[in-house]
Amino acid sequence: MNDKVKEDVYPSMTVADSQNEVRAVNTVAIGAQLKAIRTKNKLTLEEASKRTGLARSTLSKIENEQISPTFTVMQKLATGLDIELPQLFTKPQAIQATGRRDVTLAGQGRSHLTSTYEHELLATQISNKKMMPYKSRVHARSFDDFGEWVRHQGEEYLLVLDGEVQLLTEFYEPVNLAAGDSVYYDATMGHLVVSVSEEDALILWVTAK
Amino acid sequence: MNDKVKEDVYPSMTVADSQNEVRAVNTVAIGAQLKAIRTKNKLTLEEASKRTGLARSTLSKIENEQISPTFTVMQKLATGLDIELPQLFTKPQAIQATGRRDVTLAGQGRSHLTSTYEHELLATQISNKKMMPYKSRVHARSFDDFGEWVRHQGEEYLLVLDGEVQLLTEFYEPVNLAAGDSVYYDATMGHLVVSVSEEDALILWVTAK
DNA sequence: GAACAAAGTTTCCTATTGGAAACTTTTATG
DNA sequence: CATAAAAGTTTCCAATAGGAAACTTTGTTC
Repeated sequence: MNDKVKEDVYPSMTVADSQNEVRAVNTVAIGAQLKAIRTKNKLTLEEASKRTGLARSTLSKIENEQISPTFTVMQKLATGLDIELPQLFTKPQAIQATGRRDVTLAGQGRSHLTSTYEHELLATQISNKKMMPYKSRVHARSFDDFGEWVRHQGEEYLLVLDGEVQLLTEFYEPVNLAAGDSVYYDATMGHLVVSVSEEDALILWVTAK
Repeated sequence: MNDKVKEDVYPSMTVADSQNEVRAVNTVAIGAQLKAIRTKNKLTLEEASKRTGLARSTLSKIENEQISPTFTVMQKLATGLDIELPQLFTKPQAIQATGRRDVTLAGQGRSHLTSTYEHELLATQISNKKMMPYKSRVHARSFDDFGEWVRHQGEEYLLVLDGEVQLLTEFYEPVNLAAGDSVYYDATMGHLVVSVSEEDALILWVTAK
């Protein structure tokens, strides 16, 4: 399982931090990678040659690890094959949630309480994931319930599921959001959400570092 | 690969693809980058040479853009200087949605239609974002409406907003999800969502590469 | 299963990289 | 500001990358 400790600070901060660990780029044989990309796109060496401006023989040799391409050549490969350069030596996707699936039925998430929010953490069975989704019931009614801005690494997506909230941010005017409305923002910018409806509002939050 | 063709085929692929552009790694002169890294670490060419196992002269020439290093050399640079390889040709990786915020009111997203889904793309004003949120009305009723698995880079979070759907995945038993239920999964694993309620179901999808 | 075409590999050669050492520039020190 | 040491650059050459064309393998058609 994932985070045990910092759970108590700012929930969303916890959330973001729990993802800190990963993201190392383990480089991999460039030849196999290139061949995989080319064949996946159903290109012959000849066609790849045309697109990249490199000789057929050169491509063959790279694919068979007979030579180590120069950076210049790698750039030609990337632009010619319309891929990002790191794709040439990066595993298709470092193991994050590989082949995994985690269902969270309504109300079955792991709950986490603070004075301002009541969080229901979702998909907690999968660690190392890129996104951290959770539903929150918003108790807070004003900035003062927090005392200061909430701020943390990453980006956040927020969808109002029920009720109406107001999103306060450091650089923008407050904005009211009703059920169905959503907002995407940089979480390093001070932000908080308060409820402005009769009952506490319910929102979905997804954070990514 | 650049075939714009599949636009109509796999909706989520389309969506994922639309992030490809955004995530663009604009490569940058490798020499200046290397020099910046070396000097920032207060290393002389001699010291850098020791660490990387490359000749002083080679380093000098790379820094001055007199030669284009081979991939092998780039790997030695990365391991020797204890950096990630892409750092050699990638700008410091600025924060993506820095200080930005994008509100999407209910029903105001950019729509995108396919035979199986009706997508409403959200937060389209912010480019370069880590997550791609969209609401989808699910028309599909069976696997055959797709013909084959949907598969793409990244991870996906799915929350059922209305109705009931069935999530079919390559490695798991199908699972039924009603409003409020959600699931997180590796999108490289074949997956699709079909509606099992009277009317088309409405879901929220958030993808991260 | 010939005969041919298409895709992929290897050879051969030229151009360029990478290392050792000579050379130049910068910095430190009296 | 002369001198020495350290840092950086350039030269020279051997090793290797990259391109053109020959060659081999795989696939297609009759």
